[in-house]
Amino acid sequence: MLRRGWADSLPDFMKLWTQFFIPTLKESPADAEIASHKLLVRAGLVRKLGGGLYTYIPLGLRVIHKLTQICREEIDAAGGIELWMPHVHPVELWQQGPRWAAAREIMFRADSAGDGKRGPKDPEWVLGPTHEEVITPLVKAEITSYRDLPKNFYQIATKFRNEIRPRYGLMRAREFIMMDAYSFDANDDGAIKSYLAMKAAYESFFRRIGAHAIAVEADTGVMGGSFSHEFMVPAEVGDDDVIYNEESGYAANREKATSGLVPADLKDAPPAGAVEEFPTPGVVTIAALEAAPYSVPADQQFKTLVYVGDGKPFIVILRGCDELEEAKLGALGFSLFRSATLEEIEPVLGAKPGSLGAVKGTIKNAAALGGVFADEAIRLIGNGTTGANRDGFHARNVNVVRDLAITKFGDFRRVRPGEPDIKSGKPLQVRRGIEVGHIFKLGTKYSEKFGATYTDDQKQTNLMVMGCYGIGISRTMQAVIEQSHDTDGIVWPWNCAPFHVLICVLDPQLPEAMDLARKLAAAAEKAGADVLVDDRAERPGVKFKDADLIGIPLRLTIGGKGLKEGIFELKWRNQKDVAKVPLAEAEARLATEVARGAATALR
RNA sequence: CGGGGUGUAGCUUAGCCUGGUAGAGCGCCUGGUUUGGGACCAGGAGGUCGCAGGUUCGAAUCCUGUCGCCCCGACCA
Repeated sequence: MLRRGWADSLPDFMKLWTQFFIPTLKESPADAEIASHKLLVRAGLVRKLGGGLYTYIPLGLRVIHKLTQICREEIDAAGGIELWMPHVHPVELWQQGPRWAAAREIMFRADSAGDGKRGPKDPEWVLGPTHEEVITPLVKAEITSYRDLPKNFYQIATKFRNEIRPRYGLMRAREFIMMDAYSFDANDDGAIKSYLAMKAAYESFFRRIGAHAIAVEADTGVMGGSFSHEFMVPAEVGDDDVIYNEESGYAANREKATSGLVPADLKDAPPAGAVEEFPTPGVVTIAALEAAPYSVPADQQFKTLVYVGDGKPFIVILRGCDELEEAKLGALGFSLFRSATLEEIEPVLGAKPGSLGAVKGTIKNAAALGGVFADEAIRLIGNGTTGANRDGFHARNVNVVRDLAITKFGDFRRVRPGEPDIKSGKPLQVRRGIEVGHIFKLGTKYSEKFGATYTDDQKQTNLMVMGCYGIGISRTMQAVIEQSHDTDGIVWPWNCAPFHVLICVLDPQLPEAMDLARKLAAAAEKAGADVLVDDRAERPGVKFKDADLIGIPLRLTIGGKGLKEGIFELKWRNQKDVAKVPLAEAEARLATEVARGAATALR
């Protein structure tokens, strides 16, 4: 049974191309770089208003409606309750929330425009980039008893983010369509259940729309929270690196990925001798210290980086051969952090970058530090070389346990492909992906800030445990195109295609041709398909090219010759062969083919 | 915000270096011939060359500023 919940917004009969609006282009727009972006425009799905701002013209809107409806069905099935929140938010809500400092950087203000009547003043309204700050106060006000939990509210609506750099059409836009859901549970177990229910709903959503999306472990970023998965569509043009191992099933965003590089049972090396300073004039890079006459391998060097977290400098120590994965610093709990400037480093460490170290007693103003955080992998060094906090000097025989004043060990390095998987020991691989969905177990971060509590059956007041969930609907549309196209155009999966069936009428001026088109359309519709009829007075070549470009899964062709022979042609967009179908068999055949199309979506 | 690029008709663009008439293809309009994979012929409409200053007898072209857009970096669905 084909679901047609959106039928109230679309008339339940075939559309004529000439009475619709599908402006296709032969040439790609100059500002489109990647295939899916070019096809979005060429196939008449979107038009650009400005950077990261797009109009969904009718064909594109139909795809959005289909994705929206399938998403709605799956989230409903998982227990979601749909609502609709304002897009304009009082800024005070955000100021009260836990992430104003970080979030404000991507938020649009919604003041009076230009010389509007209020004139320039501090922002009072902002456009919503996401809605934790709106839903949490609502739930706080409305839900006070354990009897009313759990609840999972969602909406499918526009989001506004002032991305510093919009990119690739809908891929990273300033205004985009997102399904955002927020779960509220009485306790952690419940929150995990809600989380897993949503994870399952996401999996069915992406399966139903015909997108190959994989769930990978992810960083929690500015959202905060305890754990999180991203749904990634593998694609070269994606913004993210996924580290994975096929056999073990491990998959994580590179920002979050760990490896089994450091054995769990690694013994710390005993000191090899006294710490010894030695002159290294002009040596300010790992590479220079690797070279003669010093010849210290990078994996025997300590790399000392200085960051500033919430106004206070802190140190991160890595192996010389490793790169910092900056996102992992998020685990340290600072609400805002950045790398330190030269001016900030010298007064605290006593030297310039290139000669920095964290050996006890060499730090000029250790009291000013917010901590010394070391990557686990430095334990592999045991005894190594680091900067002496004296310009032009390094120190050797530095022992990790004896000599470094480490506040806390952690995982801060960027994993490289080829390292052993933490589960199986097999080498990790890397591939690019487009993030189309993200789920977070938030914990009580927002409920604490907004006082979202409930009373349990012991009359105790408890914080609600939250989760939040997003699917980039508009981005998903583009990701599907990126994943499913060929040199001729889009190859829509059945369930997100703007129409299921395209009837190409090669001689629309012949009344019998249009009569047959109506008959076939009726039969296809009866079978549950959406039908578009190309009744344009164009040459066949133009129609076929456009048909391939807009990528409707099933194409029926009515031509003058076939009309005489009493047949029409049937061709799938993703297959080469053309079937000639006698008119007498039309209804039965279409029922079969439409059912087949609908079934591909559920594979 | 840093780096690189770019802005000429609805779209794709030539011309810019070396200043002097803005040109093509697609699309659009009219007429005709065509009609199974982006037809052809004839005619036609459509451009403040992003914007503002400057240099010059003269600026699409050179200079300055500014704005938009695209790509690379940090960020995100």
